Amino acid sequence: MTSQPLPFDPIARAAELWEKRIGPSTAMAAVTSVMRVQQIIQSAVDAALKPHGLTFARFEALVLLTFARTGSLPMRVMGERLQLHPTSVTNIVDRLEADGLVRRNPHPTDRRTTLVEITEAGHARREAATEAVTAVEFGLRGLTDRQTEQLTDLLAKVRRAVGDFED
Amino acid sequence: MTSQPLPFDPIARAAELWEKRIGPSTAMAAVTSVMRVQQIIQSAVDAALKPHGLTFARFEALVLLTFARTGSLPMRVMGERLQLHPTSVTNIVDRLEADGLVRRNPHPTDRRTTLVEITEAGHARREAATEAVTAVEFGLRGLTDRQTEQLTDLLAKVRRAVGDFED
DNA sequence: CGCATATCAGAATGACTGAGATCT
DNA sequence: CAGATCTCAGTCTTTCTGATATGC
Repeated sequence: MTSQPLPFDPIARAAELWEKRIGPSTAMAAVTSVMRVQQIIQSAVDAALKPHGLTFARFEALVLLTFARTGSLPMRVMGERLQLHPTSVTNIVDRLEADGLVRRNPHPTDRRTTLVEITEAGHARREAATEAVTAVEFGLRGLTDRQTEQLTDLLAKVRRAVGDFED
Repeated sequence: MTSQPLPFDPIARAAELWEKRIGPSTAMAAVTSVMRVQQIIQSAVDAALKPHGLTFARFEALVLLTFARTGSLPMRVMGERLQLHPTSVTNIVDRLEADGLVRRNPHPTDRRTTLVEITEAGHARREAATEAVTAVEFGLRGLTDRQTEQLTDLLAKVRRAVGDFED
């Protein structure tokens, strides 16, 4: 990652040129911005989680299980909530299980499905990791609380428009 | 990718639970939203570009070269502008070059640096690809132009705070 | 010599496809 | 038997870490 700060906003500059030579730049600028900020957040969060042996994806899985009433969920449900490919769920759970943070249990009635349960160690790890990402504000800086909420709201509109959920 | 629409906003629900059991959820909700929307955009844009043999990263590289006065830039500069690791630049340029969309030229005075120049085929491909991504609104839907600009502005605050550029 | 530029080899991640086992 | 759930093997991409060659 090259990380010299540029003396100008590269996205704003590209938008100007785009407008001048190609067409309306509104969508292009927003999309590029989302991509870039995702990149910033991803690396900030992953750096904060690395000492805890987690990636953001694995951290999200732990949080999801923490919120489940019984502390366990079917693999399929995890994939739905986290928007992950089934094989990716397998992969993530494999790694968490290897670290002793979750456990695979048989489903009591449907023997096709596997329940994933967070362990005591998983709870502890999740808590320590939470402190770490909170300490770096999840990599999200430069916004007031009000603006952060605005951001979430705007992005929710996109998610809804694209059929992520129906409210 | 599992893609049944959920009957509720999973991020909003997670935020509620987070608030109740862990702490302030503002940053967490925004970060998760950025991650998810990036994913949405990425796959929409990549799908639109696939018939043209481009990924978003390669498309961005072509656009950058289109905007360069002489139609060519040093590898290092491309890395700076696109925020890419030097080896990623090598990789992207390799692929574009294999497709005949760019050409590597020696720098006239500094023999360490390689200039990347967009070819005629590159220009044509960039134009066709631009139409494709424009047709799908870059995967960004559900926002008015005004809201799209708001989004760009909020994200610019983050990028500036994190030292992406100095204005 | 110290630094910059680009490339290469190797490792890790994550995601996808296709196939198969098991079960409803 | 059709469809659901999970896993496995293999492939592809991207990105990062050194290490290296070359030139300033």
